[in-house]
Amino acid sequence: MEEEGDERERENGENGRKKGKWSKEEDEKLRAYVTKYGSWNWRLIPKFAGLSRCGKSCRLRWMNYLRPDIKRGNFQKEEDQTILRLQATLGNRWSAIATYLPGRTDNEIKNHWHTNLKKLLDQNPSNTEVEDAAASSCSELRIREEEEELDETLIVLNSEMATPELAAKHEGMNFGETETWVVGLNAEHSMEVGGNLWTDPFVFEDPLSLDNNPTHVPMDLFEHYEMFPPSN
DNA sequence: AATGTACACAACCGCGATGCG
DNA sequence: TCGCATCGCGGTTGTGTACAT
Repeated sequence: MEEEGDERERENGENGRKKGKWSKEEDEKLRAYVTKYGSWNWRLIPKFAGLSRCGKSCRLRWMNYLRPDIKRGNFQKEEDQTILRLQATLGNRWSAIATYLPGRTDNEIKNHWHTNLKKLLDQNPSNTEVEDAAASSCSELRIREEEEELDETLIVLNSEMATPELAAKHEGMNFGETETWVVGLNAEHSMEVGGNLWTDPFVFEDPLSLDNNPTHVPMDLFEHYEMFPPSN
């Protein structure tokens, strides 16, 4: 397992692999390499990028600091509210929470939670606003989570999943037209989505918007449930 | 000015999930 | 099917900085 890989990395660490703070030079090397060639193999990237770091460290540095789309600066009140609500609903699934906060990393959110929000909640455990919001978002989140458990071919929630490769993987399945891929969205919703299905992010519905309205859940979703019930 | 404390953030570590030969 | 390599996640620790005493 990875234990062995990690162990090797640790041994290598004793063998000259650098640990600790990243220097500007290291950042630039990693940024330049990943920007140019992508993150095709984190284990080999430090070697090709000329870094004396383990792949894990490089990945972490890129994901949490160097990525160009990372938003820096203080958390806005709306972001705090979102985190509080999602944490109440999802628990400590920081990566899942991060998907609702573009530009924020799971590590950043986790740190913010532990240093600020958790205390806030501890001081005011009967935070009705948080509880109410969590309760109202719970049902829609459940729908989203259950949908995600369904066959991936039917649930296209983001651009990473919506790839031609995925399509090819399931081409033998008789789903027919493209719109079937998007959670049974009908033509109307497909029009709303618009853009390039394979490259543009697909925003389902924001289940946690402040003016949260359960009626925003596309009714097609329920049609989809009848056709493809969760296989539990 | 020196020291202690709290806070914020970066980085590490271990483990489970996943992909692949 | 199995075993290995790699990835991704969450918990935890380390470190620098700001502020209080």
